Amino acid sequence: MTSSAVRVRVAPSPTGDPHVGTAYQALFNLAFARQREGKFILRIEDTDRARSTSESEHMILDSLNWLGLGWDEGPDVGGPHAPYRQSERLPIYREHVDRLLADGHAYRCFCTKERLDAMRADHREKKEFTGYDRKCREIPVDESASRAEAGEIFVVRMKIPLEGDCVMRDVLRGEIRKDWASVDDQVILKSDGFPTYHLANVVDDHLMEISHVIRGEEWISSVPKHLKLYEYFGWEPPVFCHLPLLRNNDANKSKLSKRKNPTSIEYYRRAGFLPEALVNFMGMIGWTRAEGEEKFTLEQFIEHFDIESLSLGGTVFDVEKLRWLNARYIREDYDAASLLKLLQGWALGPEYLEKIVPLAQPRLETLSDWGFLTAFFFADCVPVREEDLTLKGKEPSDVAGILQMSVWRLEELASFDAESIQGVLRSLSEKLDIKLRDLTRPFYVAITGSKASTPLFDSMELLGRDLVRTRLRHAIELLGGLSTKKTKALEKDYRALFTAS
RNA sequence: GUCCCUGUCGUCUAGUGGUCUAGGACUCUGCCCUUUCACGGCAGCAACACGGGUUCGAACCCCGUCGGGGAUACCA
Repeated sequence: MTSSAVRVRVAPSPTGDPHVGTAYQALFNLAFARQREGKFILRIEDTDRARSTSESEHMILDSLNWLGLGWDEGPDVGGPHAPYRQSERLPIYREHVDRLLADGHAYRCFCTKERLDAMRADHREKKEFTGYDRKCREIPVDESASRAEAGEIFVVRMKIPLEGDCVMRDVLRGEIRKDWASVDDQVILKSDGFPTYHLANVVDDHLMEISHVIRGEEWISSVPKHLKLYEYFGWEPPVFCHLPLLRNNDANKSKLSKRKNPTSIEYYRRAGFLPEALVNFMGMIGWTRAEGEEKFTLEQFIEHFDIESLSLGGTVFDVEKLRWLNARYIREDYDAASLLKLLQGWALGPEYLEKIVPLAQPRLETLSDWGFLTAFFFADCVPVREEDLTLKGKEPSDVAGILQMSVWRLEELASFDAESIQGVLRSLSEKLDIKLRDLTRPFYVAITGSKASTPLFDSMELLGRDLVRTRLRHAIELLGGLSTKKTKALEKDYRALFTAS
């Protein structure tokens, strides 16, 4: 393999729903690779043991495939640099950390969390750089080794130069300069023996012969650390290109978050968006065709776009415009027969209907009751009347608070099944001392749009986490919403109620 | 707080010193088409963050201010 071969990757971490930001980065990496006859690689960065799940990994692969953003090498298809899942590469990282340790480029740190917290608080108060004070950097090598030998818990940190400038280059921004004094002695190996992102990422990018690192802008400030690691290992660093972050459509355009917007690719799928429209929409961000036509295929995008001409301003993920584009695809690219097939593949096929039928059957006086009874299974948001969103003895703002707590609680569920959902509402009813039957009423209304409907927990499971979240949030807004202040107070109550258990 | 990135209509963008009294698209408004709605057609509202330079000339180059974002974790 020649060193000029283009190899790029998208490296999601499987810690939640498949995020549209991942798809956005996958799209640009894929297009770049195709333009230069290179390879596009999918690597799973599951070094966060507490948060990574295989369900999440599964959903990410599935979602990207649904969008048509397939990869040449990855955990499912293999490749010359397997394994493509970081949790299966632990010995590799260990070996590289040992090398840095041996070369004096890294050191063991025995500081406790308490000490680090106190130190940061102190530095912050003095308005100084809040990085690690490098106390353990001075520990003699043999003492460090023997303490580790004796079983003392430690992490490994990389040494960052104490002075001078780091000069880095970004394809879109040109030269960026950063003072080494503003860079922390980054932890590269955690006390559980897992590497952090920084180490694993650099080692894998090198071993997998990645030529261009195209990733989100949130990584710019870590580039100096990465550059230093390449230098310590004696490796040639890749070309860096940081894509602007997707933003919320709120007043200050904060980074796209699921608290304010649906961010899960699964949501868009369930809400009836077409993969080609979503891909087109993401491509439209930062790039327009010369002729001004905004509708284009992935192939056209690959053929014409130029990564260097990307616009750098934060980009709002404007669902309104996505809807318009999606409508054009439905109108222009399908005839009645193919649209019917599309609908069947979406939610009107036996797979989904088979699950709904048993829930509906006991509530059907005539077959024609089906339409209104089950309509909410096929909708994005449902029409809700505020006066129905009531809970005995509670003010609307209290109801909003309860719904919000449930959103948080449901968010934490590893598996979104009826039994777990019931568990959430049951514990909520116990802790708040509200009868479950009363508590569920506003949930019925928010989720199904009606006080009388199919069983709540099963219905929520079938709808899935994304649609449920969207509808609960919609109901909260209808009840007047929650101010930042109220949310804070609520978070406190929430922690008091649930962390003890 | 500290460091880094960024700044054209509400939003996505075109624009790389004169062709800009700034173009397109979404949204919104009005009109036309139409059995309703939608689609389609036409029209309209609406932006170069601000202040200094450089230049004959600046949305475009430089400096400062302000705004926004990100990082600041044994998360990625």
